[in-house]
Amino acid sequence: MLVGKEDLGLGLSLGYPQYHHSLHLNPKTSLIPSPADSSSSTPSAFTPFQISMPNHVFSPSDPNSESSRAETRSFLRGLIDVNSLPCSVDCGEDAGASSPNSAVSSASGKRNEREVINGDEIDIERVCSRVVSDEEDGDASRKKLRLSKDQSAILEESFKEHSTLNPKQKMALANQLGLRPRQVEVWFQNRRARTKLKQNEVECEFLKRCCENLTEENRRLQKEVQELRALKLSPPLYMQMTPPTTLTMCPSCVDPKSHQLPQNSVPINPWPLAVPVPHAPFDAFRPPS
DNA sequence: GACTAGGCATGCATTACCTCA
DNA sequence: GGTGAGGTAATGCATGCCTAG
Repeated sequence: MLVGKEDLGLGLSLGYPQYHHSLHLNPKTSLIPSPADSSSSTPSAFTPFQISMPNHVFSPSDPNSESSRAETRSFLRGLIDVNSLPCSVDCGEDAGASSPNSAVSSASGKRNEREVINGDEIDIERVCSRVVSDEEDGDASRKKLRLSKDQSAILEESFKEHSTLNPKQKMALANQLGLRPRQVEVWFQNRRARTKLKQNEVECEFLKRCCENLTEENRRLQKEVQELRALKLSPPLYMQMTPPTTLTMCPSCVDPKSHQLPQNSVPINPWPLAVPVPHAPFDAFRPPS
């Protein structure tokens, strides 16, 4: 009954390469396909697992009594899977084909009105969901149900194929998992939200690293500017010295006959005319990579 | 063709429940 | 046993798209 961490749906996007294979920081990038995309996924490509539906029937003696609620609660907890449809009603594709989500996708007023209009399949859905909600008829408390390991795994598999479901897929999946379509829908919604959250975390981490790198780069450049300014304000020692214009030779080296400098001797200026400046001056200060 | 209302799917924020440390 | 944190199913609302009138 307990669901391990590994199957809680947060293997998440990290487990799905298609969702994080590239980290483009494009705000328009979305993991969530558009409704058009989801509708384009054909049910034929959807190959859900086949799971035998539990066939539990539970009818509390007095749905409104407190003892009955406790009875219901214990019954539900006693089930192998409390989320399995306790009724044997066929909630198959046909049941929701004409109005896939009218009864199950929302509890809003409009759609509830439609439930009444639509007749049979709506009643089926109501019957299915009432077993769970019997205990909460009196108070508005909602029962939180835990999906079984198998259910989570199958939903994950399905999510890998497509992160959104069209009505048929939803119904089929719900039918095979023994869940209400609304539950499947909610699971996918929450799953998409978790994926997005995880993706945001990854992107946030990436941006954080970018920011750190830029900060470091900025610090380095500022330091470089300071060094260059210091260099400009205090020229090197050799710039302050007067370079010798003639070479003073020792008397012994001077040809006493000619009293001339050697033919090819030139006045020696030990200071080059210009200090070679690299094309990219800042490169000289860059630390070796 | 433009407009409007209804239906539907989806996203998002939030709540409520459950489990575990 | 009580409690807070974290995970997650469920809810409510807003929005956009589509269709019929």
